[in-house]
Amino acid sequence: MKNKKNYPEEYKIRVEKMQKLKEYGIDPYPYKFDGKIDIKLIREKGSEFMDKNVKTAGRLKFFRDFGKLIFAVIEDEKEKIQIVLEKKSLGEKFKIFRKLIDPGDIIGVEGKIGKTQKGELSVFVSDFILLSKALLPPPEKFHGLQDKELIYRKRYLHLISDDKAREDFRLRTRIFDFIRNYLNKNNFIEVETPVLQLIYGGATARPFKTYSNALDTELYLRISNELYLKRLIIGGFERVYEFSKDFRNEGIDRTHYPEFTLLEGYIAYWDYEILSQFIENLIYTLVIEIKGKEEIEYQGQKISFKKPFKKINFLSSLEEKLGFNPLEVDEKKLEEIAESFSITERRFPKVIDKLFDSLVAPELINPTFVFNYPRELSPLAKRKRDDENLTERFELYIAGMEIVNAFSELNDPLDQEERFLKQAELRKLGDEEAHAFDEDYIEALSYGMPPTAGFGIGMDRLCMILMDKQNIRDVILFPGLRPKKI
RNA sequence: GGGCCGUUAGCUCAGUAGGAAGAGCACUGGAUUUUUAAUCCAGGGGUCCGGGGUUCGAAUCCCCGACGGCCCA
Repeated sequence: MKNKKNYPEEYKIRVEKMQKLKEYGIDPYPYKFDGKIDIKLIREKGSEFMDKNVKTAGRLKFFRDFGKLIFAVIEDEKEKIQIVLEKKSLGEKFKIFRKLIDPGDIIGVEGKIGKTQKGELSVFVSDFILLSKALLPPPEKFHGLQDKELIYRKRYLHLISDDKAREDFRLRTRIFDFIRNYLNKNNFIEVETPVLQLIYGGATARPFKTYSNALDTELYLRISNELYLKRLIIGGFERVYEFSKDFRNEGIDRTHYPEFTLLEGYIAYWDYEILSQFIENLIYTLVIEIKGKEEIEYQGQKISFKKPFKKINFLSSLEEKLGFNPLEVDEKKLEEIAESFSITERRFPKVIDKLFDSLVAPELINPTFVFNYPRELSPLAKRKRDDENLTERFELYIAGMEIVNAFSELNDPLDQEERFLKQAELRKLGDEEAHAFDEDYIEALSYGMPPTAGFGIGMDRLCMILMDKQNIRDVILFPGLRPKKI
């Protein structure tokens, strides 16, 4: 933590200015500003506002002082506009602006809209009001913030100094809004399920632990909301979804962050075939809405969302790379393969998953559905109707990243029990990520769940693609970093 | 976990060969009525990430550590 002793010299100067403002009877932190017209609106409808009196407000970016005339620029959420202040029309207040207002301050202005001799649309200020005094200076006006560490740690400074950053994060919100509307229009309801859980489940991952004083018990932060959402399907809701912050206590890299946002949805009476159509349309429509075209560019490579998306088979795509079916070799051979591809996992079934990740996934640039995963990799998915060893599961890959995971949901309580037992065995063998046995969930299933299809969409990764960001932290407003030990 | 790179003023960055810590923006004082990163004159501002070592002398070379970035596992 930086204490005030480390603040720049300018901090003291600005505090003194604030005192002087008070001596002039000016409140450096007034309570509101009425009648603000968005700068974007002024710019878009410039001709309508021409020569009219307007009020607007924003952060002062910089000013050019000509002694008796000042050109300055203020910026609100979406746009900037030049303001012109003249000594002859402002009198005493001109001096106050010149001496006591600084870049970074939030000000409100009133004046006529017009153009300067150089043709710049401007507010010719007849009056201004300080709305908030900034005691610390904003980042450099031209280069902005470049230091990645500061960008992540002090996102507000990034947002202050880079209007593109604000636009990027508004885009994230647009993506969420679009999907929410899309699902609502398709008769889904949005629900909320617990973040704090006694038994974590629905995915393979290590959890964060916490403790409830009231319940005097250890709890886990959810790694997924799958088992709760399916309880709702059992309860009689037919289409539910939830945007959920999930927490997985694992490494951080370009595509993984421990606190991430997953959209999960469940639809009664559907199977994974129907669902894959639905997902294809959802993604396609989203891309058109956000990008306005089928072909987009992500990190310099072209991605085509032209329908239909490519479909491949999990096992045969792997077989193509390996030259044999990885399910048909013994444990020892599997270890050798793992070794030869320098994969740390040694044990079935995880090694197969890793093999897919390193051999096949990186090549899936255009959106590609991967169908039919081995049963052992999918303990919550229904067996494939014509092959016991596979499940009716698909994932959608884009730009080499897993974006969607979906399946026909396993609704046979006895089969589910068996799968949980299998997971328990893996756990005994040291697999800390194996699913926990959830007795209450088995009981819930025993009351009958309709045939159901469910999906999970990695929202952060989807945002990475549409926001053209290389690192997941660039689509998360406040990514956590290691604390500074000074 | 491994490898590589980085950390210098509030911000963006230079710093040559190991020899007195710099520039631009921001800030202070002054000039300036049409600027567009305004300009001009003058000035203030530093734990060179931290610690240790080598050396007459270290921002610079070596070692350890912290934080960050990229790549790999």
